[in-house]
Amino acid sequence: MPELPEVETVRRGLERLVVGRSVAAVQVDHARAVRRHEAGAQDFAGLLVGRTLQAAVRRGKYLWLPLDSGDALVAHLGMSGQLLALAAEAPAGPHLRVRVRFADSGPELRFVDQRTFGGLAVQELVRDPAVRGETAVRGNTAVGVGAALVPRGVAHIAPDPLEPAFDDAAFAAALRKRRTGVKRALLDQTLISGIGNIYADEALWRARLHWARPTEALRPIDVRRLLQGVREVLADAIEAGGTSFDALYVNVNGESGWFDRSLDAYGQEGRPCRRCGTPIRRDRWMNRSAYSCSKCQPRPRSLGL
DNA sequence: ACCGGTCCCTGTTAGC
DNA sequence: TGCTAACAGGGACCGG
Repeated sequence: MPELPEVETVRRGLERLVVGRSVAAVQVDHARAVRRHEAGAQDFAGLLVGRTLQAAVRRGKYLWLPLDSGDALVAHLGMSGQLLALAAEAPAGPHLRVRVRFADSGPELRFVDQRTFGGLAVQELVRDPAVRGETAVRGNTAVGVGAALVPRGVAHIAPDPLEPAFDDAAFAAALRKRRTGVKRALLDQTLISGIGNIYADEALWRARLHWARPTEALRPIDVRRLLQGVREVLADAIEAGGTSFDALYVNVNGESGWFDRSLDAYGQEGRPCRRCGTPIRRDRWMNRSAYSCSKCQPRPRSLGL
């Protein structure tokens, strides 16, 4: 399931394979794939044809390609979305949603999405609310984050923890104001972006924090360990090329990542904890699962669990 | 304003 | 064997 590391892997692929090229034609095969483009599929295509893709930028799980028009082609992969650079002659699978053909003879860009939670849109670039003043000019070299501009539909999420725009102290303060569990906070993209269920469990395991720990009771050292765990697991996964659970996720070339072999908590129910040997437990949580080590990540006593 | 819960999707798997 | 139900989950949205 694409979270920040997988999206970053895709971004790097797009940077290499489609940036600098001019769009010749766009074909939308499934209207739901462009539902976030409110003016419809025809308008979506019209804003792309003739434009040149200028860069590949990421914040959290959002990815965008700024155009020479002041807009950007924005992508969210949802659960099962893929962006594939393939030869035009490559066979179209059953879940092909959008095709972007280029003016040159290189590969076309395909958006493929089985479960259709993902989608594409063309959106205006606006000033990044997370970057202000003179710092707005900087930040162009950071991993994944291109500039002081973000697409309109991405402006509402917080910076991700690998960006220079991410403010650790502000995050700690915001966290303590919340009245919820730490895992729910990690999944809140308006607080910290890029983390999904997999890396939330992995980061909590690394920080030795139980998923239900109340955010208001986290000590500064807990937050420091949490952010360290988050950053380390994201960096490790990017280095590994992204996690893959099944055939659903592949990177821009169609190759699967392999970070799933390195998971310490997520999906590891019953397996011994790599630190202490205690079997990893699975709890039902928010209609999904939370994996943790019951010894390394003790339940908060205050909840009576 | 914040919080928890629901719904959108479809392919795979578990269970009867 | 063949059906149904559960499950995976990001984010928009809604009601309290």
